[in-house]
Amino acid sequence: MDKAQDAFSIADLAREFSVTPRAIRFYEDKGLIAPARDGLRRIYSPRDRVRLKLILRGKRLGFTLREIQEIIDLYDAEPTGEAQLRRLIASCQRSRAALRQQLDDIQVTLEEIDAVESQCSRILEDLNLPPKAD
Amino acid sequence: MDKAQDAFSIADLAREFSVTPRAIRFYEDKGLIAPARDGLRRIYSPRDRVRLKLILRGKRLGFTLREIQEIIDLYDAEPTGEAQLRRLIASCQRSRAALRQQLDDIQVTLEEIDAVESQCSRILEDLNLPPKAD
DNA sequence: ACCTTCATTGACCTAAACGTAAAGCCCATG
DNA sequence: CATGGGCTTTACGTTTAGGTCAATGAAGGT
Repeated sequence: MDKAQDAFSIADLAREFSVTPRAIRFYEDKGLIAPARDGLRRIYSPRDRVRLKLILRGKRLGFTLREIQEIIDLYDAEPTGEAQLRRLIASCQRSRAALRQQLDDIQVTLEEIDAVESQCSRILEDLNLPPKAD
Repeated sequence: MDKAQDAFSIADLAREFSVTPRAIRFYEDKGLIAPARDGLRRIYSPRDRVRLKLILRGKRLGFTLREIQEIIDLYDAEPTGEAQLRRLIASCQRSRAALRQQLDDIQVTLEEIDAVESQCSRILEDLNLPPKAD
């Protein structure tokens, strides 16, 4: 008995990922996702769900929807020609460079935050331990 | 002879960080930076320069200007009261959580990109090595 | 038959982050 | 002196990412 569903309503996904249905429809408008339909209603497959997950991860990384679209298109491409392949590889390398830059930014920021926080902690201790020590 | 300048024009900083003067003024409008003035002209100190650097790093990390403002304000706070300190620490922890999430997102994405790329490379080799082998 | 709930489309609205003129100040230089 | 370069403000335009109605439809309960 697999618990895994194979169809989701828009509300399902909205709940699961804490976004509004409006946002999900908006992504569809922008061509980022294309669920099946039952009449008017959207029906999302597990693949669609993964796509949405990718979209949201892209957003957390600060990509625009257009960029995310390009990335997803790349993923899906199944590139045929050699030129295509080479372009895809080049694109991968660019993405990696950007992500490495972000990694670096994050690391630096984390260190600074650690510094601030431990500084705070020390001050707090100094305030509390020796209330009237001299 | 220290090469380090201690005053910069808006164009200096714009060049150095590859942003437009307009953008820098916009950050000032939003209260993110407050250079000195010589008459009308803005004069940026090394501290201002660091601030701008922080702003741009924040942007690369996908923060909004408002969020960046809050973060910078925290950095600058020199918090006095114990309550302030505790709130700052709490804020640090939230930031760290968000950054860790981003770290994770980036790592996953990097792995996926690596997979795509090496897949591409393999296909390319298959295309080139055995042009008519049987 | 009626009501409620959920989903859909369409229209308009908003905030963020600038871009893009337009017009003026200040100063050096031919 | 007037011209050019760099900086300034003011103001309006643009793009992105949705929010917020409003009207409509289809499904299910009583």
